[in-house]
Amino acid sequence: MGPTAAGKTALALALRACLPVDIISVDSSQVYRGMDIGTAKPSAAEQACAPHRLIDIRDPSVPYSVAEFCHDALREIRAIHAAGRIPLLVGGTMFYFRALERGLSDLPSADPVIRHRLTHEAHQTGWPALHKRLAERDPVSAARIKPNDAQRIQRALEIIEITGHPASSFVVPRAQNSSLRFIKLAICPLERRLLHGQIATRFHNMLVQGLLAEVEGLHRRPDLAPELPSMRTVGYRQVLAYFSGALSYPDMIEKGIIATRQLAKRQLTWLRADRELHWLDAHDPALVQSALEYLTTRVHW
RNA sequence: AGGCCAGUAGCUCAAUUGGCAGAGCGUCGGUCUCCAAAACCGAAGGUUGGGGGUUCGAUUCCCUCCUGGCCUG
Repeated sequence: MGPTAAGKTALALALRACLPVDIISVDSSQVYRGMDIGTAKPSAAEQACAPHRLIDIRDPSVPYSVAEFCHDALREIRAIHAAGRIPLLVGGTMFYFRALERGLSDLPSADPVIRHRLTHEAHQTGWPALHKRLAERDPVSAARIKPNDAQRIQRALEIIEITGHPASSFVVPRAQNSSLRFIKLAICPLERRLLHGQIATRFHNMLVQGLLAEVEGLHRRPDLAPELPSMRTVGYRQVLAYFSGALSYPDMIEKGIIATRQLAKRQLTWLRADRELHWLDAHDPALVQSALEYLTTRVHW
């Protein structure tokens, strides 16, 4: 685990080269096909010598979800175990890691029709009004969710409509995947300004590698609405805004880098909250050795 | 060289007739149960360019210096 641009891929490739591990990507953006440069996907050459599972499994027009990830990841984990190897989960989507480790309640999946209707309603009344409605039907959730938190109000109301029961009535399964044991490693530079530097450098590199052409191809597709999760991805969103004239070229670069920094900060918030993970300094000259040492003393190979 | 305009939070800018210096963005911290690279919540941050004067009180009025921009020679 680690924030964006911390060096996860390089470390994973190094570990894969000397341990009997197979890589599963834990990344909500790299699942989309055709979104390569902007998601910092491992190159074709890298994937050739170190295959990544759960990359390129979705068309950008079809949203992916945490529940699907849990299902897919569990399936890949079993397959890797069956082959006598050990899964190495690599990525920066901490919500996915958390869901995989702690399990999800058995809730209904998203319903586009209901969501569309609620969104339409919110346009007229505002989300606080829907929050009031939620407070009547599911006071427990309403107390937890802020009046402006559109996504969660929408989700809570959606669950009530589909199941007839409030979301708060569903119990979280404790250690649903208790047969699995997670050895958690986090990689990050010691100082925030170093990470910020890496983020800026990488964004400029993405432009050199052809990010604009990549996004232009997506921009041309009429079926890729800007509201889609894939199109709201960091970097893509800003380049799309540049194509539509909302941002100048320099502003697009600045906003893209800023959005990436903010993403990294949120990822670090998840990581700091996890007391069980082992931290690695991204700039430690003995980084790979250090990771190997930690893993070899804790995993039965 | 002279004239005019500007200088307020890291950035872009507000602040009635002189009356407790604010906002957006950024930064920092946090929340997270099927959109999570999403969405949301909170906090810090100022000798108002420097110095002097008038006043009970100056971002606001006066003097001076500095910096930037424009105009004239």
